[in-house]
Amino acid sequence: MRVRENIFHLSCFRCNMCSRQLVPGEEFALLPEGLICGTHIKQQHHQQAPLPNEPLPESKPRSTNTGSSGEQKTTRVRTVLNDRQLRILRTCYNNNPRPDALMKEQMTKLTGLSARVIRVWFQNKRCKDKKKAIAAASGDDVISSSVADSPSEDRLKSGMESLSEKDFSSLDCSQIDFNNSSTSTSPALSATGDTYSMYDANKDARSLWNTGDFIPSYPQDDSVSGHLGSSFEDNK
Amino acid sequence: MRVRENIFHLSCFRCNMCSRQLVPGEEFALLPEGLICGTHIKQQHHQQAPLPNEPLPESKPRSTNTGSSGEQKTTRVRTVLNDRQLRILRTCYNNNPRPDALMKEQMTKLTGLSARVIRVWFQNKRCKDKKKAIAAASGDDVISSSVADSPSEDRLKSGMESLSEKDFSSLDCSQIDFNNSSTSTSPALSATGDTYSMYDANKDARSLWNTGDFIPSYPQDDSVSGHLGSSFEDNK
DNA sequence: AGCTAATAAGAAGTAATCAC
DNA sequence: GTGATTACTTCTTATTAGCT
Repeated sequence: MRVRENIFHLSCFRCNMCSRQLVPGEEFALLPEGLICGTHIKQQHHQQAPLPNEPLPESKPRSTNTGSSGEQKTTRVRTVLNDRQLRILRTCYNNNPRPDALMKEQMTKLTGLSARVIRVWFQNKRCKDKKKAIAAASGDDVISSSVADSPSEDRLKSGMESLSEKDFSSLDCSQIDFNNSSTSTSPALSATGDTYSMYDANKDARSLWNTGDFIPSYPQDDSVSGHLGSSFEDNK
Repeated sequence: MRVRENIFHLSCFRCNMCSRQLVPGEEFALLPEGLICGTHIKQQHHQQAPLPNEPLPESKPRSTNTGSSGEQKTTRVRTVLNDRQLRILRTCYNNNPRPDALMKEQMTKLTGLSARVIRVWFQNKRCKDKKKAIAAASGDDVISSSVADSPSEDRLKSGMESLSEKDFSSLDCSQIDFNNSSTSTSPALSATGDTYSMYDANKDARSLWNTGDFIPSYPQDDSVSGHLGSSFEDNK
């Protein structure tokens, strides 16, 4: 795991407070003293500087905390998508830029990303493509033809109704290259061991989840346990 | 069953107090401790100290609610239909906008939706179509005849899936024509079934949910039981 | 600095409900 | 059942902010 210029063994990538191993998508901070996980960030803050926030279970965003001293740090968690996840998303997008909920759910399992991340990615991607298409159309005619089919016509493309890595690899998308080349017929979506987090109503403390492993190679048998996970974030 | 981003097995979708299984359209709340049905919501409230936030009591002065006083919970459960379900419904509708009970029952099985959802969908669809026809008639004559379809329908054009299409074909809907008609017996992880979403009264409350397994089912039979809802998107 | 993930505001579409 | 309304989901678009 790399954090800026620092590189950690996966097994060393742990919270300094609780020794829990940190997983991708999770919130953490890198301090001079070491890493700390999301749940301990606030404590840390309290010790170092009284944080004025924490009061609003309201979750209703900023705006309101005007005069008060501390701008709550609203640290935005930015998910970093790895190559495999990106490849999956792109392939699905090419197939159907507007997947329905069922599709998204499957992508969730396949990528280990949260529904939220999936949705946002598709939104951004659509928007980006549209902009690109428009720019291309106005600026250049030659290109436009090839790009033109994206914004509106995409919707007509058929979507994959089910995803599994096996099925996925069967798509005629040359981009896809799962290095495991699973020839097994195993249904890849077991989703056992998913652990989801929850929030309790009383605090806006970010809860963390274990996202399972970050192993670059993905399991080729159906024991996907631990493969799940997601970066998921508190609501508003 | 989906509750915001939480997904439940149908069999797990029960009141925490009385263990009664909840059904779509029913009032309930999702608290950190779990689900509770409408009849226990109030008790819960009384016991449970004033919730820190409880912003929505005023949300809907629904007035005459079911017998009891309270209400304010008005959590409306909105089913999110997936592409396949929509396609089935539309096809049947095109064939016969006023299906009889028998027909509806078949659709129930086929889509995994409840009879109520089917009925409501047809009602809304008829109404919508009528409005559209009127609008079209007054505005433009030429287009009116061939239009009939909403623009949003593009979204439905997704293809490939294979859940009991054979059952579907057993319906005497001559018009049915799945343009994909993928005859492949590929495992479709279809997980159709009812998909419900809803709001919990306490917006911040999020509960834990087990998603349990999502074992890809091979939809050969019409046994929809055990299939879980899809549609899941996260909160905003 | 560029790319892009995340947030948010507003609009559109529609499932569910209400009133009849 | 119809028609009107409400409530919820998802979309588009613009903006903010985190990594490399």
